[in-house]
Amino acid sequence: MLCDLLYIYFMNETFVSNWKSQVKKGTLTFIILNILKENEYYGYELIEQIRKHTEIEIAEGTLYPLMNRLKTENLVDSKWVEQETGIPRKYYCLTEMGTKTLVQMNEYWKNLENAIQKIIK
Amino acid sequence: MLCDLLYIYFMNETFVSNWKSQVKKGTLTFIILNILKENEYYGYELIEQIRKHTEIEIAEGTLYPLMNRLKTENLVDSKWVEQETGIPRKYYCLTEMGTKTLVQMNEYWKNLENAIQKIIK
DNA sequence: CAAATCACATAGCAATACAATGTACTTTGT
DNA sequence: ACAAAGTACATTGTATTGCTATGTGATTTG
Repeated sequence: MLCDLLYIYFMNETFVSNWKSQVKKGTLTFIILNILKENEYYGYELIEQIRKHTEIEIAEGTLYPLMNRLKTENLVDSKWVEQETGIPRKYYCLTEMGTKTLVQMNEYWKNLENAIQKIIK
Repeated sequence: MLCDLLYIYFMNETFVSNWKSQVKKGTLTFIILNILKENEYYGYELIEQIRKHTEIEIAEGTLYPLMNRLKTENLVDSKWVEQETGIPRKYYCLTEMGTKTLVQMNEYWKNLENAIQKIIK
């Protein structure tokens, strides 16, 4: 009896936490491009910004490869900036293509949001 | 010049369409559970329901494996229903655990939605 | 002076949407 | 009457991507 409850609880926990990770998968790129729309940020700072804005925790092992992908895709550009003290920081900014892509993403997101809201209602 | 434009256009197209697929990745389970909350549906019908509600196209090769996963996870149950004519249909319904999971998903979704709306604003 | 934080990076794993392909029955168009 | 399209299920293999684990090295804090 207790066993059943624990089973259901843990199955549920792992499923939900896995689902959260899956939802991130799509939205993360979208969130990052939106944040970069306003300002240039370096990697570590981006993680903090996202935590502050969305309460979503992103692992560094997630962000750095993602930023490299975005650079390969020509959606962001990056430049090293030397610091007076400490390790130089790599700042990212949106490219023209990144901006255009973001517009399309925003449209799709609005549609999705509306659709889901209708279903949940 | 034209070459550049075409390059950017297609890069952008494939990136965006790929991104859409990534966004689906998380939301699809969520959408399906929400739809099953109201009614029992069979697979093919679910695809139509989703298309009607969200204008999102789902491939059959996406849906059927997904439903099997959801059944393995004990979020949905299924039963075969014979038809007077044609192939029997497999109807899906939410389990108790599916309902509970859906509640948690709804909460997470609301948070995410709010967070993104703040960022986009 | 050790621990925590800052700041970058990579390799391997797991999850999942899709394309392609297959089966089999029914309806529709000509 | 028969081909085409639609209904309804299913599987295999691929690509993408977030995460864990791990590593480097500098700086700040207790």
